[in-house]
Amino acid sequence: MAEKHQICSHQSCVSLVPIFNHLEEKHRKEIIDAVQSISYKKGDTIYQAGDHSDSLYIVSSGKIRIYRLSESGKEQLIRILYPGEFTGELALFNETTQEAYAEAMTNAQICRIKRSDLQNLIIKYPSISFSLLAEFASRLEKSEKQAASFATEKVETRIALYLADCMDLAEQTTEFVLPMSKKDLASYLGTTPETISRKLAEFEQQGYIKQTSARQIKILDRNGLLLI
Amino acid sequence: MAEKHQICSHQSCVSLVPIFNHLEEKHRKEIIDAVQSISYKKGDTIYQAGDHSDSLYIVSSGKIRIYRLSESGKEQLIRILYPGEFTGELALFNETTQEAYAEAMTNAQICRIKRSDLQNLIIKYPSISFSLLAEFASRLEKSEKQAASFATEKVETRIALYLADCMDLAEQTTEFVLPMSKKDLASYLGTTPETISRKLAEFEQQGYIKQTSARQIKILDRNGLLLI
DNA sequence: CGCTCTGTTGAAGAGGCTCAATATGGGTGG
DNA sequence: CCACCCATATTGAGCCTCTTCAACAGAGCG
Repeated sequence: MAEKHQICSHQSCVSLVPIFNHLEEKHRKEIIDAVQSISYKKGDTIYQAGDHSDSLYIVSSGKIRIYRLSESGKEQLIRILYPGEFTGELALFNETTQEAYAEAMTNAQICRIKRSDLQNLIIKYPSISFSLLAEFASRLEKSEKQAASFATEKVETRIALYLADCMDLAEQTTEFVLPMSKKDLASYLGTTPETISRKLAEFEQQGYIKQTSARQIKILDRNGLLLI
Repeated sequence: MAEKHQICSHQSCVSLVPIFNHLEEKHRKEIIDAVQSISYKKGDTIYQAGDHSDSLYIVSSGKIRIYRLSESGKEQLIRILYPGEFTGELALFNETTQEAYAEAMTNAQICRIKRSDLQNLIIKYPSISFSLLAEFASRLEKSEKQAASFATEKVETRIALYLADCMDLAEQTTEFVLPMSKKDLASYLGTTPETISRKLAEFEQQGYIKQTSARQIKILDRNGLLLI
């Protein structure tokens, strides 16, 4: 898979990513040496279920889709990675194979660190493990929250909560652009594109939101939304 | 909260728990010194949402329920901890407060390590961080899988998958005892006790399982179950 | 022995999914 | 730069699964 992609040495991701950027300049050099930079084209697969990918992948530029396939073959979008975020951690510390899929949503530049190199770095610079643990903890938190929300909230509520979250991320404004297609959003929220369309239309009609353009949404009544 | 519980020095949990038991005997001593053992009575709260509990809790004996409350006040059971398992990790490496609740399902003995002590241990024995990372990775894996299953499978399928998992855990036999009440199971699987009752009755009628007694189930046709 | 919590069963209704038809729009090639 | 095309999005109708509410049975505990 990787063979067909251009490989070049690349350093920006090391300074970019929170798990390394607390290190001093001179130590970063060492990490940069361990890192390999790879280009992917839109639609390329970075890893897939069953792979023994024993590397950590750090996004340098572009957007990466992480998803799973359920027993019944349906796709669930786990998350979208932006520059500075990483993936591949599960197969790194477990002895299992990948269970998820990673796919480039746009052309992307990815930095890769091999398991053994990362382990050596951790032993040498234990502070890296704190960053990693913090990142894991926060992801676990998010994932459990997401699971709890699937388990206890109805679709309508999950959509409303999601919109409120988006607004909170877009600082200083009540207007934002959905970061993905409604098809992907449906997969992320565990519903269908049809339901998303309908619910957004309902919210608009009830005066909670305004759909400015295709993917742009303005929140008119955040509190109202959350009471749904 | 902890004041009313008996506190005594206790060492069994350190040998018990995978994150420490790979250390040599002489180093374990040091950990035991950092550990505090606390008794809880059935129903006691160990921590709850909003707490700044900056400790790791390791179950020495007993069973602990970890659950969350959703926006709408419904409870979702995240998992049940058995001896050797730990919790509290999220608030440990994050700067956030607890979002979950931990409650003793039975009388229980819990070992507690304070954040700062754990951090010192990690720096001194970096191999602890690998165990922790492995544990985090496997929990994250499970949680994402659970979320994906909520998002994509219908209730019937989730119940069937759960039964198959239980059977796989009960080695050498197709018969097992449900580890929790059906009420809790419903909360864990994101459904209602009524639905669990009905689906189990259906499965039994279709010849996939046999309900031996109150919480005992025998799987007759695992493959059939998984095809539902 | 009675009380309470858990589990079962029935009936009704709602919420969301599926399928299908139609609209829209971004991207591509001419 | 325009036209076309395919993926994405919308809208409607019917249906199915699951939840809800209620009534009752059973088990565990004081």
